[in-house]
Amino acid sequence: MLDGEERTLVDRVVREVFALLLSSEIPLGGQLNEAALAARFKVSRGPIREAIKQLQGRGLVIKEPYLKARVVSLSLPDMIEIFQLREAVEGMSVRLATSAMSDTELDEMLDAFSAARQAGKAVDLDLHVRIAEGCGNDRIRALLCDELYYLLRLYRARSADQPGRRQDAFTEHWQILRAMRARDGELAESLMRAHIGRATRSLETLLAQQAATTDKG
Amino acid sequence: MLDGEERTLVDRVVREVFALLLSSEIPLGGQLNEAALAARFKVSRGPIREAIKQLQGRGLVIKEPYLKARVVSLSLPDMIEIFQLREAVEGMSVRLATSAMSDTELDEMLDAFSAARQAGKAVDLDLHVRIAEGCGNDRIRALLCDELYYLLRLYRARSADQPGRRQDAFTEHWQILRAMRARDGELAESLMRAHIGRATRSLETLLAQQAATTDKG
DNA sequence: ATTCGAAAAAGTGTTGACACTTTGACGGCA
DNA sequence: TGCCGTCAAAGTGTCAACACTTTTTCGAAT
Repeated sequence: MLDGEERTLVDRVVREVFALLLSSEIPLGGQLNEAALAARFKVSRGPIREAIKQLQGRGLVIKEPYLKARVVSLSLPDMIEIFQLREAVEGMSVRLATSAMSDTELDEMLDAFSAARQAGKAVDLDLHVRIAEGCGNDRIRALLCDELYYLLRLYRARSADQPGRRQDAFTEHWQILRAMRARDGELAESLMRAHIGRATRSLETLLAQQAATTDKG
Repeated sequence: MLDGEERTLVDRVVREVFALLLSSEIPLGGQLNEAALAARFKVSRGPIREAIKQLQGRGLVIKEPYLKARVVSLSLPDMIEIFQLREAVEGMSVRLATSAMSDTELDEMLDAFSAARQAGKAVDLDLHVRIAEGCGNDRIRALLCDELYYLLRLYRARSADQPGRRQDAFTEHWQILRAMRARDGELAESLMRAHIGRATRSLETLLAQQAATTDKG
């Protein structure tokens, strides 16, 4: 995510297009016009095309031959699919991390978590990222950090988060960290799955409400 | 995978390059030279580059700026990572499929499985594909069918499969199908995880042996 | 007024040439 | 002989022009 890492135009374009999505300048479900993006970023269409392919690989963009690329819609059903996948993968991620991370790393994570809790800062995604980075399985890390968390950030940028969940989430995260520190991978996995499962059910409730409202209106 | 679906050169190149990998014409860990591939397939470098980006997205190719793209090595540690991910994702896949698939679909799958068993045909990957396609979660389906199973096919094309596992695998698959038919998603998930977990441990044993041999030699 | 079809406009797919980076070979120097 | 800087060769990154597909526009026939 650091600018210094960008050795090529494609990388820059990927970051800038993602910023456009985050800022809602290109809406969810909106279209990506290669020529327009090329003009905007002062590059030719080649890098734009490769950047779109890359975003397509990350699941942020959907595209068919000769048709304009569309930004993923991130509808409630989409998010439920993503959360079901997260439940499975993050469960494994935390199980592996429980074995793979050193005492020092775990303590650092606990400290950072406590500090953030004091400061009242949201720490959710940071924590999940750290666990994924510590799980020792690079495919799982890439899937979570390079794909799913991008989608999550995009979703959160659009939808106000539930108010009541914040305190619960702190407790649930704390329990997960405790299980990791106790080197109980089984427990850590089931706590993580429950944690994400609760969020999934919250989305499903929202979907049911939305469906009911739409039916009436 | 059908030729008729290929409306663009990039799609054709992706298929042909993957065939080169399957046939060992390009070895695992080997390099992909854009110009050479362009000459071979009689296209310019543009489509080649996009195809490589796509293969990169599927995890078959690793690339850094200005360095040649390398085919993934699929070493034993790589495969273990892939199997750990599969264990988590396919567990969820079969759990969801157990709810989502109709009686008719399940029966068809059982019939096809029995027929293959009679004919003594290997059915492993087919079955996993069907389950993924029936799970109703398109992100999970894409992850399994468009990414992980490609890697698996590539791996199997190189390494002779274990002789004793075949009969065991039939039994394990049969149990999974029975659990699905009984609409017991929990059971189906844990059976699938055990099924893949066994394969993972078999890889880990192989790795340990390999390490021991290397140390001596 | 409506519908159908042809032609123009817009947009994506592909190409070959040029620019930049990396790599390896060559020669000078200690 | 061994090390370092320089330069040529190979390869990737980028660009602008051209080809093909899709969409829209517009007019004619019913």
